[in-house]
This record gives sequence, C-alpha cells and structure tokens, in this order.
Amino acid sequence: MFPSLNEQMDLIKQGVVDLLPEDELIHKIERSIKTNQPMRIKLGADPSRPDLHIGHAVVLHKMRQFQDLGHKAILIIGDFTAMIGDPTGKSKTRPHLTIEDTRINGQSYLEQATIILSSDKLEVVYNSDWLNKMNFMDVVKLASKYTVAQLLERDDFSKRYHSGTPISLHEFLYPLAQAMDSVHIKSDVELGGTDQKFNLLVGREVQKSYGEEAQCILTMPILEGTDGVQKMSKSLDNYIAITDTPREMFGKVMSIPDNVISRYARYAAFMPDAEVAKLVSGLADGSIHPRNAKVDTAMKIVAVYHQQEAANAAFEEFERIFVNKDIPDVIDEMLLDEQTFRTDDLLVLTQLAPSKKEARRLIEQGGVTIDGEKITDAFFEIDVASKRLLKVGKRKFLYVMAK
RNA sequence: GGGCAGAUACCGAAGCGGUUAAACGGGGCAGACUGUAAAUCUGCUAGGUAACACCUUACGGAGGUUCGAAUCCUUCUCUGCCCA
Repeated sequence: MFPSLNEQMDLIKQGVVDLLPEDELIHKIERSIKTNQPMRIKLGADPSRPDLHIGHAVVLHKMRQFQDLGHKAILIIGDFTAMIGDPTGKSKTRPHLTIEDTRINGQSYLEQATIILSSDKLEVVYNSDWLNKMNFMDVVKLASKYTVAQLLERDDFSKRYHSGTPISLHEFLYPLAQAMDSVHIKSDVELGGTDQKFNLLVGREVQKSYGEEAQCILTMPILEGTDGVQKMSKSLDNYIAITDTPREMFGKVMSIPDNVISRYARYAAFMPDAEVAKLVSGLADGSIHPRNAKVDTAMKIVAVYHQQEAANAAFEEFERIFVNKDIPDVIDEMLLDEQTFRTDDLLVLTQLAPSKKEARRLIEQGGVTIDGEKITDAFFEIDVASKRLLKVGKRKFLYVMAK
C-alpha cells in the first residue's frame, strides 16, 4: 500500500530546509509501512487572513506529496488563535474575529487550499474545539512546561527583546497553544515555513511532556515576494494570490527580479530539484536567457492554478502589451453620464487615479494617453460621445463612453 | 512604587520657535532605456481649487504660552530602559 522507505524519503526531502530528526522520521515511516497505518501530518492554517498566496502553496504542496504517499493530512484551522488576534502585526487595527468570521474564513481557506491539496485523506479540524475548553489551571500547567529562556531562544523574540520592542505576554502563549494542537491530534510530522521552526520544535517538547510521542518537524523555505527580497505577504503587497487571474499572475511573475527566478521555479512552479539545478547553471553560464526562464516559470505557475490554455493566453497577452506595446484583448468598459470630461476629473471618476492631485501628476509625467495620444494638459476636455481608450501608466486600460 | 528616555508622513529616521507639506533612506508611482512589470538612470510622492498662486488638513490626544509651535509649558494615553 505504501511506497518503499527510500521512495518516500526521496520525495519528502525535495526542497526541504529542515527535517528533524531524520532518524525518527525513518522510524515512523518504517512502522507505517509495517503496520499499514498512515502517518498523521499536521499543518496549521491561520484563518485571520483567508487570502492565500503562492507562498503558502510551498508548504501546501509538500503536504500534497505526503497525501500522494498515502499519509493522512490534518489541516488545523487556527480559529482560536485568530479570535485573539495576532499582536505582532504592524496593523493597529487588530480585528477580533468572531467565531462566525473564523468559520467563514476557514471555509474560504479550505476552498483555496484544496486547489493544491487532495480532498481525500484530508481531515479538517478547528483548534477552538479543544483550546476553548482549557481552563486557567490547564493553561498554567501548560505554561509551566516551558521557560522564559527557552522562549527567548526564538530569534524573533530575542531580537525584539534586545531592541526594546514590546512583546506581549500572550505572544509567549502562542507557541504553546500551537503545541497543544500537536498533542491533541497526535501528529507524527508537522509542516511549516522556516519561520515556524521554533514553534514546531516546541510542539515536540510539549508532546513529550504530555506523554505522547514527539512529532518530527519539516520546514520549507519562505518564498520571497515579487520584490525578490522580503517574504511574500499581503501587507507588503508583494504577493501573488492563488485567486489572481491568469493575466495578473503571469505579469506579477514577470516582475520578479532575475535573481529569484530559480526559487520561483523551485517553490512556486514546483520544478523538481534536478531540473532546477539545470536552470541555475544555465542562467549562470548565460545559456538560458533570464527572460525566457521567467516566461517558462510564469506559465508553469499559472498552469498550477488555471488551465494550460489560460497560461498560454496570458503569455500571448503579455507579449502583445509589453513587447509589442499593443493593447489587451479584454478591456473593461465604463459608461458615463456626461459627454465631455476634463482629463483630471475623468481619471478620478474612473478610479484610475485616487485623487485629482495624483491625476495631474500622472498627466504631467506623461503617463496618460487617450486613443494612444499623450495628454499633456490636465484640463484637456475629453469627448466621450464615442468610445475612447484611456491608458494610465503601463498597464491600466479602460474604455470610456457616454451612456 | 520611583527615576530616565521616547511617540514625526506608507515604513525607518532628521528637525528642537518663523524661509517646514516637513531633510535623508526605503517603499510606491511615472518616464527613459531594456531582455520583462529584471537591472540601471531621471522625476514625482497630503487634499482641494480653470491652477506655477491660494486655501484646508498634518508631526500620539487635549489644553496653554506666543504675532507665530512638530519645536516651549501643563495634562492625558501608549512604549522602552534602569532601580525597587
């Protein structure tokens, strides 16, 4: 029923950063084969932000590989922790989500995650089911399992501590809550990004002190955002959403800096290690053109979330707009109440510019054209009796016409 | 409980009575170039107004001093450090 140990380890180790401890995992796999029981693979999901991006997909894809090997995927929707709200976020508005919110978000998360995960061999649980039932004494007991010095080992905590940035006490409880999840679901392996390494390891310790077998931990790299430097995140606006249209997705991949192409190929397009090695050397010795590598990667990524045809179409459109300076084949159209508009007013009205000042700046900088002609005067009256093509910057197109 | 230091635009960080819509860096946007929405270079980066000038907001909150405050005073809120 299960593939051989070597076969499993080969696949599991693809693209992994940490796999700790490896000998324990081997032991677990051997036992799984012998007893014909799947391992229980844990992945925590944060439902406070239900929008998944392709950075999340890195670890989801690893989970999928475990499923393909016949193991049991357990997705924990962290609705309990989401209700408390993550205090480390820079955003001051810390939305205290209600149970309903977390359920809705959890559902949305699940829908997006199953684009990559198989719905078979998938168990979805909510951690409020057990964390909510703990009373203060239970929490104190849990907290007694860990020391402040141990918590301060976490890079994030120690940096903040030494730089004088506040750390709220309940942040210390987060890793412990997450560890309780491992105890509760009896996980054999927990997956996460490298930034989760500490939390995953706490899970091991806490499982042991509750008399359970410790989980192995497996971390995957954190994918850089489209800026190529910082980790992909919605708040930095350097993300490619799983739900992005093929066109957006393709364009965003094309905007990544050249030096992260191979990482995208590896972790977003799921290119096997051997092929990635070829790509890296090809880029290094100049036999592979960066642009072509990027096109190839972008197509593969689009194809993961959409059809292959959509990927082809996205590529063709990209060529048309940015290489041939042509216009897209699908452009939104807006019907307007008046016949003529001053250019600055029109940009604000159509939301192509957020304010009139900004609209004027765009015009002054030569970023606005109507039917291909550059507008230089913000007070130029545009006649929209017939359909006109408005272009702002390099990639905002809109047809405007009077009703 | 006591002492000290802070809170500046999207972020970091200058300014410490007037020429400050606020230096500088990052980010973002636009233009040029290109192999792409890479890299590089240049410009812009509070809002309003038929407009190169004026008006309105803006330096944690609220008051006050002053012709005039982000800059001085009082008080409140929040944060860090040190001592107990």
